[in-house]
Amino acid sequence: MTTRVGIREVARAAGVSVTTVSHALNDATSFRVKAETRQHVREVARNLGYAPNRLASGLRNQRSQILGLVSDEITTTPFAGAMIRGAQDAAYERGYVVMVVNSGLDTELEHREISMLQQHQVDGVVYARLYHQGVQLPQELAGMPTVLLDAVTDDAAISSVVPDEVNAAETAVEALIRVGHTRIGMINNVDDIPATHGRFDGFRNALRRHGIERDPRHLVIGVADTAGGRETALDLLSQPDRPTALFCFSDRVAMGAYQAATALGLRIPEDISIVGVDNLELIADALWPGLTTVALPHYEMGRWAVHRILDDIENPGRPAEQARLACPLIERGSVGPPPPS
Amino acid sequence: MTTRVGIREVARAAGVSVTTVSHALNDATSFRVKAETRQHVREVARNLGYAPNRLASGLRNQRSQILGLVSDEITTTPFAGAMIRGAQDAAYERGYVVMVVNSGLDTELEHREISMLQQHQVDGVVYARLYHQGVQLPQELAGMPTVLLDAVTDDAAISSVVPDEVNAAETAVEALIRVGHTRIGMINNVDDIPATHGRFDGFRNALRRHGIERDPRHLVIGVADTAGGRETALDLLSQPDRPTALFCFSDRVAMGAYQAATALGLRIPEDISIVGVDNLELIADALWPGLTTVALPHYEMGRWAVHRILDDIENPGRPAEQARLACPLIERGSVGPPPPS
DNA sequence: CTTCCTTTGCAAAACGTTTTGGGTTGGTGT
DNA sequence: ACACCAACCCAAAACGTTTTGCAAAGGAAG
Repeated sequence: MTTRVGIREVARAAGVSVTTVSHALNDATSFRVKAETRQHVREVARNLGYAPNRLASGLRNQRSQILGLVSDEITTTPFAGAMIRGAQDAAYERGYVVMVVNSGLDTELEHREISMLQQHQVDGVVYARLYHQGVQLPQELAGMPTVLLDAVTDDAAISSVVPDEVNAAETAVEALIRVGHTRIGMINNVDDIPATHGRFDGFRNALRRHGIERDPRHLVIGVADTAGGRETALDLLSQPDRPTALFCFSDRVAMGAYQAATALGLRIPEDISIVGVDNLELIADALWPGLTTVALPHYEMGRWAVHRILDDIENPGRPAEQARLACPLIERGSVGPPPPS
Repeated sequence: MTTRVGIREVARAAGVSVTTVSHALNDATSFRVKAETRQHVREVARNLGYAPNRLASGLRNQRSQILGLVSDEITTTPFAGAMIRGAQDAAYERGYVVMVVNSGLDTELEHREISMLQQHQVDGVVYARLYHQGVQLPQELAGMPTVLLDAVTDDAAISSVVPDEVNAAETAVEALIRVGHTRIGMINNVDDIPATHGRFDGFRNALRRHGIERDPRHLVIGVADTAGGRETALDLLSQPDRPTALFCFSDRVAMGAYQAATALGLRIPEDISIVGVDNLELIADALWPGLTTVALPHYEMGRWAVHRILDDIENPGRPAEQARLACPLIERGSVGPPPPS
């Protein structure tokens, strides 16, 4: 490794003091250095390939320009990747970099990983969950800028961002109503999580808003995976006056519904329309026909979270906010007009 | 923020000098501090909740304890998550932390992101790709510990780790042979990448090793996504003496094969056995029946890469190595004995 | 009692920046 | 010619560690 070029080398090469170099490079507003000199210094620095040592400047300024991102899981779905990517892009735009750490469900491990982040003097941490849920913030994050990503907590003083579950469901169901469906079923999740309740509310809202009466037999509940979706869909679609369209809790459930439809000899979308939630491309694109679904805005949530935390860091004092981001409809081929009865 | 407790506070509280504290905490071998004192200091430090400032120690030691991980994409599949997770786990075990950065295909962006990593004085960088491919290492990484993850390059001086494609295919095909198949088809990828060639070689090896003659009509090639898999599988399975088992380039291709089989009224695995490669749980678990497949060892590759790079950092000079990691068979339900002819 | 180790602890320098309080230069008003 | 002021630049301190070179204390040998 050729000895790294530091600010002193630049100073020497430019024939000025290190102070002047520092001012020339960083502090654009001050008039402590003549514009001409500044220009010169910048040029010399560039030619020498100077890059500041952030350990040193971080130490001096009490600001590392590093953000921590702690997430529970990262490997099951591509969601985590999208959140991380969003966070990184936003951080990059503002000169920061993010340190990702994940702890599984092990709170002891989480504790020590947060401690590592703090040893590296992160300026703030984004505390992320893989799916929308309520959390309790670890003690040791108190007193440090923090925002929740895909999670909420009851402390109104801390900012958070989650998908707007109600809106997601409304969007999905309205895509069905728009093409003429009135007998719309829903396959919901059994778990007691925000998505379950929010998506049901959105389902109900959409029907009511369009004056459609809800048939209670058309609501079924099951485990939110493909097998669960298959079984509940089989039940639902075997009913005497089965729905002509299905709003599924997730894309995986929707995949189960595809299997059920196929097993019953129903064609999609000619005999039955299906919409999901998640926009897992791996599934939605692979199904045949492609699955129309609403996307959870993981990328955007990641961006939102770090922009918010950087705002908090750069000028503190703004009241916390709890954001819910909209979920856009992604149309593929699984929605069509209801069959003539 | 209560003023952070530093080494001086510990020293004062323990009634010794900062030197002594530093020796007591770090340097376990030296006899510069009496065991008793060491014990005392450690206790005081713990009680005060002391945590070292790594910016400061990094600056002093010229070692940040940070590893960079640059990857091309992160959001498409869960693969990236698994690699990152493996890298983090390994780093954590050895007191390091990893900074993830991803650049898409934009080399200009990549350039600047690597520069960021270097400004943060990363001790080494893992250069990762989402799927096994040849790469050219960016200029600016020269002279810094580097290992390739899921990628190879022609410079034999740098270490790399990739899946053993040949072995993966052999494992998959032998799972078919083991239960009695002899008419085995393969749906390969069109792209000119290592996986394409390696998996074909493995396919051929396995057949030859078991004295099975290969029928050239049973090799088909198509775009390696679900639609491609569906179409090529339709061709293959419509042949007069169709194979009784299919080795698919990937799980997505296998999903297409499922769709083709269903369309042709073939049951899996009674009429046709199918095996894939990737172990994308999102797909393999969701198919019905579950897809038997070989797993690409992303997690293990991530671990391998950072262990290797930390070895290089901690005692340099060991010759580089190019590792190929084995791919275990994951059995679900898509393989059965061939139908009685 | 002196000399010479050994053991233990301390003060200070160094890492690469940023920033404060002065200092130097050269020009302007009287 | 004198004081004064702007404009520019510099030396030095500080951030929190680690480590080096010394010094003090205590014990053993002569």
